[in-house]
Parts: sequence; structure tokens; C-alpha cells
Amino acid sequence: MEIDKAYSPQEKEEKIYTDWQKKGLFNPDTLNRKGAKAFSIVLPPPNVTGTLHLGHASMLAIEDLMIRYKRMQGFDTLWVPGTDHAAIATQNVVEKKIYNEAKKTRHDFERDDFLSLVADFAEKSKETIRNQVRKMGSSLDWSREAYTLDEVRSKAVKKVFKMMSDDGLVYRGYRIVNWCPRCHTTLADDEIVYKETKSKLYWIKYGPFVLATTRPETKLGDTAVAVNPGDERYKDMVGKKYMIPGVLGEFEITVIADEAVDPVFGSGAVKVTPGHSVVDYDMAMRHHIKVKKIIDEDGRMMANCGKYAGMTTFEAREAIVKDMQAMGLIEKIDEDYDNKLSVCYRCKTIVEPLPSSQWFIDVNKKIIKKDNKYFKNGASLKEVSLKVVRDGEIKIIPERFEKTYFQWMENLRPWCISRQIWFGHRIPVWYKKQKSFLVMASRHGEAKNNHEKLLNSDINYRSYTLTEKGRADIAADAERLKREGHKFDIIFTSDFERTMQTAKVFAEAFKAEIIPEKRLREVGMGEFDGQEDVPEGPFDQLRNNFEGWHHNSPKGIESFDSLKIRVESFLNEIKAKYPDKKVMIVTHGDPLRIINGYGTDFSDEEIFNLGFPGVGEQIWIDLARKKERVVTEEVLDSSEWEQDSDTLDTWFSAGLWSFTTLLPKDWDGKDFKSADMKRFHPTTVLETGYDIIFFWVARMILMTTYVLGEVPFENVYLHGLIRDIDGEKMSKSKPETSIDPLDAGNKYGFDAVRLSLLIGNSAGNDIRLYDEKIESYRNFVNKLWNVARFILTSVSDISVDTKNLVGDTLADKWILSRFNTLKREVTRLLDEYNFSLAGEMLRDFTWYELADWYLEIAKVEKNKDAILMSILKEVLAMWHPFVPFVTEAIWSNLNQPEQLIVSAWPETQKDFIDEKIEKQFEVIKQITVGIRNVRAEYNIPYSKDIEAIVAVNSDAEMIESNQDVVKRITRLTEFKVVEVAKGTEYPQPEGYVSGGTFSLGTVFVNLSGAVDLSKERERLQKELDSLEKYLSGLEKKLSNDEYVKNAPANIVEADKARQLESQEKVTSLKAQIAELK
RNA sequence: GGGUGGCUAGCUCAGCUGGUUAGAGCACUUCGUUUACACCGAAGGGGUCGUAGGUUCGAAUCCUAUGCCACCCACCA
Repeated sequence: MEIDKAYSPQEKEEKIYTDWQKKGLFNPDTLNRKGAKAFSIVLPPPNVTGTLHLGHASMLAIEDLMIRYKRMQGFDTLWVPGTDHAAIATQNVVEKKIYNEAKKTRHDFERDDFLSLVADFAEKSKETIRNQVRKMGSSLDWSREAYTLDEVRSKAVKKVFKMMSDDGLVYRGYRIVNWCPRCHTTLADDEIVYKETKSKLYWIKYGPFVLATTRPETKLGDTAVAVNPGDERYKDMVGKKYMIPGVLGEFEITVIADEAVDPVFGSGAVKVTPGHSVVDYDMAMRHHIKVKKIIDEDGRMMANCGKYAGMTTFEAREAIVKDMQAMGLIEKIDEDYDNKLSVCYRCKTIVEPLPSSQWFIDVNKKIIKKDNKYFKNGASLKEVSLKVVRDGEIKIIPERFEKTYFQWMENLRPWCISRQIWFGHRIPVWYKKQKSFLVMASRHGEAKNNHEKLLNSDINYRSYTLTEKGRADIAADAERLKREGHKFDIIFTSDFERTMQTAKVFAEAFKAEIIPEKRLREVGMGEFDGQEDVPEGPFDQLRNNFEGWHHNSPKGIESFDSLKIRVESFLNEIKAKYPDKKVMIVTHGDPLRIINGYGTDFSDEEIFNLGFPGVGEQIWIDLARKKERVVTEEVLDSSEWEQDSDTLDTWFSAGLWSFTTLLPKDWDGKDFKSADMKRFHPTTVLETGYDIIFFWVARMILMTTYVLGEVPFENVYLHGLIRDIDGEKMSKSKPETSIDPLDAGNKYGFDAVRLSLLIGNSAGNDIRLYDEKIESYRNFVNKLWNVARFILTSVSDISVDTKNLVGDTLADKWILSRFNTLKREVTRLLDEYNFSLAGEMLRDFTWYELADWYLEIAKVEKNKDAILMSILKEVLAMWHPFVPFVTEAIWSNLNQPEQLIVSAWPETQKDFIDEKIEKQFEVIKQITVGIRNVRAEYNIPYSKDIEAIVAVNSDAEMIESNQDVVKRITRLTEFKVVEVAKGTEYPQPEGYVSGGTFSLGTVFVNLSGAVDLSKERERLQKELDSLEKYLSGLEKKLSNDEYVKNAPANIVEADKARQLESQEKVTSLKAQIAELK
């Protein structure tokens, strides 16, 4: 048989892969193992942003190893390929590209035109990725390839969004979000990274306070000052309002007490900017403080910032600090303050928190889903996600990451899922188009009850007229409005006297019709009606306790819910009935809150926090901002409806990956059921990098348990990062240490790249990779090739029956024992996900036992065809999951009925495992090494024949029967075995030197007189010294009664045996040294 | 501030449910073209297992402190 001397991967790999794929061996349907136990993995889809890196290569190697192993074990095995559209990331890449190539931005294109550019780019990336993935040898079932943005996945996304919307889990809200001014979109909490920076800390004079801030420009959005509730210094100030001097004049703040404030830091007082700080926003919510937005989506100061409007936040900061200094408002400035800036994880731009209307998933809302085992009795997404891992339904490897997972999941906030980018799944929500319908709402003028500070809401009990001032103010307002050119046809007014009178003044000015409307009446004040109206009086206290007032009616006060229903029903009605009229509304304070919040995405509490205009003030509201909204999977008539322009966070679709990949190509979108789903879901293992445990793993668990009532996977195997030789992340800026898997594979073969990523790589730990490492595995692959080459060229019949093996010689029995131990151990290690150790054991066996010893012996002992062929076949099988190409290449020479990829995983034959045989072989090895030692020490080339004598006190026969082996390996002309009685020494023959003492005796090598006595003495003495040291340690240990008493018997026995053996060796060595004198 | 991982031979890493004289690869030294392989073979040098305590008959392995290095999380203005 002609076999190449060296293995050249470049010639073989591609052909082998194509052949596997052509025969459909990656496809479980071709293998037809339905009914067998399933083993499935879905490939973590690489982003279509470009090409693969070593992280991908590592992922592919590990997953392919698992899949091939299980396939060989007869499992119904599926590995699904796919790619991820990676919304922001991909859009960024394409934006950069069009900017570099044509200096254009996406806004120079129509949305659809831009999207088709991105789609083209994505298609090209996919093709590149596919080719790279194939090169790695990945046995993926390409017939099931998926893409997070293809038709099936789009249908699934819409369906899940609708489900969640129906369950009230997805909602639109006006909240503070993380905003990237560069990407022009929101970011999820975990899409933010922190950057250590030095910045200035400004100590500013702030009314009665002095406080520190890194962002003086946000002072324009301040609405409160917060202190710690336990802080005695500010105790009396809590709850009070103060006027604070600022660069745009005075403004009002409320002092609040909140645990979030650290009394020890700075002055213990914090300015609160709820519009532009997540922490401040939360505090504002807790204390019903107004949110004031002053920075827009471009990171510029808004129109409400006076002369600073239009500046970037940085420009504004400088300008404001300058102005504050001029006003004497800056106490001091600390330079070099350590600060952590939040930046966008994609583009590293500083993130600006700002309030914005977005879609969220409520992870804390308890829902009941009867058809879902996890939600049957009511649970939140968060609770279920925690439970399935706590209960062990999902096992994370390595286990320590479970802790990380719990910690993150427990602290999970509402998940913002809308993104203001174009590429991605467009949010399946449609809004009814409608004409703008601007109405003015006015509070009545000052009435007598206002003047006398009395509460009044019971029209039947008492009703108050306007004061003179009230009338005059309204008349002036009417004049002003007229001057400004406003017209009104109808005035709807609350039927209280003060509102009716106000309406009349307006009606006369505008010649408008008055329609009294009960639904616009003041909020019912219950038992407080008629009482004194003081700020923070009993009525205010009850109403301002929103939780208590929201749904309930304490002391007869009309609830917020009731107020909202009647006012909104009125607004809805006029919007429908009077679309062509100019409408004015005259009403009271609390109903104005509702009008203020009408059609916004504010929560009830936030609407309440909006407050209302003062007596005699007006607001303008476009009633069209409240739109009819449907969540639907359908495409609606675009003349009547328009779709939400936002897209979904890429992790929304990625979160569904474990099961959407198992839907058929022609899925009807009805329910999440399919043959594959039944057969392969939950998937067996999710293998991915620990860096995306939050982004992806957690989200898949959250989404899948909700949608299916199943976990997405039973096991999570997390691999580490691949680092360069210096332990740093590989990057394009360090090309000298950065390795491209393709280049490395083309140079050393992809088997070698795989091995370098598998051996030495344990779960959850980072590994370093560099050329020398890959090279050493290339060398191993070549060694394996040559092992096969030797066996194939030396056996007389490669088709020899390997079923019933019989070991004739000691070496045969030894290798069979070792090999079966190996099979047992490797199988166990692979089952325990310890791929690295399994690979190491395989390598050690292949190289240091099979090649170094057994094959050498096979050159002497003949008739080993069956054993050699059997071991070759099974060794190849065990290596196959690690190095599929070279093993299949060798296999093709073996005249086998089927490909190695689908052949059976070797069974361990325990009967062959024999410790006694292994011990005996150790003796032969020791004799051999002893003789080789002498050759090395005395520089005797192998071309020069020598003689040796072995003196033993037992097993002489065994040694004698192996003498041919020893003779050949060590090149002896003569090998004599002498048996001496135990306790007596064999006198060192003249002209011989000791090759070392071993467990049974001593080996002597004939130097034909050329013995260097002093050298020999030195060598023996050295051996004796170390041995005596060892022995004295042993003796000390054994003379310790505690040890003998406490240690397990077998341990003590073993030590005793060692002691005995060492004593014999010492005696023998001493005798030899004595002989030399 | 909380948490996790690492610290073992010159380098990269195994070993760590406590019990052979602590291993491998690379590098190094010496020798070698013995009919599979120089992408090879033989032999060898090299480590008080970060430090300090403790538990134990016995610790690289368990516990407690602690020092570096790396990473993750968190609302210190």
C-alpha cells in the first residue's frame, strides 16, 4: 500500500468534508435513527458582521466534538447551523462602509433601500461564514440552516411579541432609557460598558446646599435635592421647597429623603436630575418628583435651556461652568476625580440617559398561563428563569457560573426591547393614522374658594364664583389668545360655577358655543369637601400618596382610576364627534392631569407626577397623539395604518433561537409545534462563551420557558475566551500575536487548529493560543498518520477479523489492557465534558504507549495483525471527534463498509484490563530503559552491539520470554537472565556496569572493559542518595503509629511494599558500589 | 462596594472528591538518519505548587487570613 510519508491536510480536508455532506451524514434524517435517544445542539449563530475569529473556531471545535461523539454512540444527533442578523452591529458596519465608500449616511437613503444594502452585505457575510465553518470540519446539518431574520424566524418573533402583549408582559412606556447619541438608539442595561476616566468634580453653591457634581449642565433639569433620611443636618429641610439660583434664573426644587444617598459622600446632599440619570429617575418616581428633559436624542441641550439650547452637553458644561463662576456659584473644582463613564458597548460613545417612549418587557409581572407548567399557578418571567436553574432543570458547566446567573437575573430590570434603528425585526404594532386635533384646556380663573383656600368638589353642596381677579385674568387671557389668532367654536366646560363663568368669558370673546360637561368636574374630595385647602393638608396627603389613591377611594376621595375613566371617555368622544371644530376645554386641576397625560406612554403614576397648570393657565394637547394601536402579526392597510418605526433588540429573536430553528421551512406560523421540536427540543447542550451568558443564555431561558413551557436546553457548557500569547485579547491592532483561524488552518491543517483549541481548554477558563502550540498539534496529527502508515504497511491483511482478539505475548496483553483502560476513561471524561483531559489521555496513549512501545515491539514480534488493526480502527474512532479529517483520511484506506463519522464508538472490553500484566510489562520497560541509559551515559551508538545480563529474584521466565523484544529494541547481541535467590546479590560481572536496579533486580550492561569506575561510582552513588532519602521518608511515615492506625489499609500496604522494594534496591546498589572499589 | 477565576519547571498549562519520589507540551542540554514518522527517536537538567497560619497521621489538593494579576456585577453624585 502506498501512503504518503507526511500527512498533508490541504489536499484532503475539503474533499472529505464534501463527501460527508454529499452523503447526508450530518443530517439525522439520512441516518434514520428516529426513536433513538436524541442529542441536539443549536449553533450559537455568528453575527453576519463579517468573518469568523478564534472564538468561533473554539466553539465549532467543541460542539463538533460533542456531536461527533454522540453520533458515533448512536444518538439521533442534530446540530443546527445559522447566523444572527445582529441588528445594531451589522447596521453599524454597513453604515461605516457606505460612509467610507461614498461619504453617505443612512439618512441619505430610503429605509427600504438602505435595508437592501444591509441585506446584501448580510448575504455575503453568510456565505463567508458558511465556508469558514465548513473548513473547521463542523458536521452541521445544513439542510436546516436558519437566520434570525428570515421568514420563519420573523413569523415567530411577531407571534411571540403578540403573545407577550396579550399577556401584558410587553408594554410601551415613557421611561428613562440608556441612549446612544451616535447609534441613535436605546441600549439595554447590559449593552453598556464602563470606562474609567478622570473627570472634574464641581462643588456648586446650590441655595442652602453645597453639593458636588460631575455634570453641572444637568442643573437645568434639576427638580429636587436628595439627602439621606438619617442625616441630621438636613432633617428639617426634607419635604420643603427651595428656590435655587441658576444660570437661567431661579428654579424650584423639593428636598427629598432617600436611602440611595450616601450621607458620607460629599456634602451628603445630591442634586436630582430625573430626566438624565437612572438613579435620579428612580428616586423621582419614589417621591413623585417631576421629570424634566433637557437633553435631546442628539446629545444636545433642548429648547428649554435658553441660551444653551443647541449646544452639546460638553459645550454646555463649559459655558455653564463659566457663567456659574461669574455668578459666584462654584465653590471649588476637584480635578482628577475618578469616574466611571457609561459608554455604548458597540461604538464606545458616552451613553446619555434620557426619558423616551419605548417598548419594554415586564420581567416582574406575575402572569398565569394554564397551558404552561411554569406559569400555571402564576409566576413572573424572572421567577421562572431563576427556578429552572435552581431546580437543576438546566445545568450550567462550570457550576460557578450559576451564581453569576442568579445574581444577574435577580437584579434584572424591565428589558427595553425597542431600538431606533432600521435593521432588524420591525415591531409588529400598528397605529391608526389620524388627523391632528389640537385642543386647548384651561383651568378656571381664581375663584372665591381658591381665595379663601377651601376645598370644593360637591356641586350640589356649594359652588363658588370667580373673584374679580379671576375674571380679569381670564379676560386678559382671552384677549391674548385672540391676538395670537386662535379661534374656538365650542367650549366644553365643567358645570361648576367657576368653570362656567370662565367659559362664558372665553365664549364671549370667541363667539363660541358652551357645552357643560359633567365628566369635567373636579375630582371628588369626599369628606374633605368644604375643609381648608392647604398644601400638604390632609386631602393633599392622601391624594399625593399615589399607591393609596390610584385604585382606591380613601375617605370618599374619588380614585385616580375613576377620574381618568371619565375624563378620557370625554376626550375620546369629542375627538370622534367634533373632528372639524376648534375645541376649548375648561376644567379643574386634577382633570387637567389626565388631559396632560392623554395619549402619552406615561404610566398612571407618571401622569399624576406631571401635575397641572395653575389657576387661569392653559395647556395645548393634540388629541391625535392617542392613537388606536394594534399588535398584530398581519400587515395592515397602509392607507389607514402605519407600523411602529422601531425595531426589536436583536436578543429578542436570538432568545427564541433554540426552538425557532426547529420549525419547518414552510412553517404556517400557527403554533410552535413541529416534528423536529418534538424530536430535538429541549436541546441537549447549549455551548457558548461565558461572555454572553447574560445577553443570550439568560434571555433564551426567559423567553423559551414563557413561550413553550420548556427549558431551551438541559445543559449549558461555557467556554472561555481565546487570548494571545501574552494573555491579552486578540485584536487587529496587534497582528503579530493575533491568529486568524483560517490562516492557521491553511498552514497547519484544521485538525491541528481544532486540537489546539480542545486540549488545554477547560470549561469557563480562558486559553492562550500561539503558533508553536498549533504546530505541536500539527506534529501530533502527523504522528497519528505515521502510526497508521506503519500499521497498514506492516500487517499482511488489513481486513483481518478483529472480533475475537487474543493476546499471545506480554506486550499484546499489555497493550490490550492499556487500551481498554483508555477506552473506559476517555468515554467517562467525554461524558463529563472534560474534553481536554480526554484528548490528553488519547495523545499519551497513542504516542507514548502505542507508538513508542507497542509498535516498536511489533517490529520484532510478528502475527499481530488482528490486534494492530483492531487498535488502529478504534483509536481512529476515538480520535475522530477531535480530528475528523485525518482520521477519516486514514480510515479510507481501511477498506471499511461505512465512513468513520458514522461508525460506532468503541466498547470497553473490561476483561482485557489486567493490572498484573501491566506490572510485568513495567519490568520489561525498566530493563529496556536501563540498557538505553547505559548507552546514553557511555555514548554507545546503536550501531555498536552490546551484551546485557539481568539478575532477578523472580519472574525470570517472564523476562526471558520477552528477551527478543528487549534485544531488538536496545540492540543487544546477548541477553542473559539470571535468577538469584532472594536476599543474595548477583556479583557484578567484570566489564559490566549497572543499568539500574528495578523492582525485581538489576540489569548489567557489558562495556567490554571500557568501564569508567569513578563515573560509575558517581552515578550509582547519586541514585543511592536519592533512594535513601526517599526510603527514610517512607520509614518515618511507616513508623508513625498514627499513620498506620488512621490511613486506609491499602495505602499503608502500598507504602510497605514500596519500602520493601526500596530496601532491596538500596542493598543491591550498596553492593554494586562496593564491587567497584 | 460585592463577586469570580488564576498564581505549580524558563514559557503555556494538567493535577486539586487529601495518600506513588508533583506531570505534559514548548524551550534547553547530550546523543542518534535503528527499513512509520527529523512534523522523528533515546537519555537528561529544571519546581520547598504566591505568602502566612490552621485542620489532619498525611495538604499543590480542605479551612482562615493575606499579596499580586485578570475578569464580572453595582445607583456613590
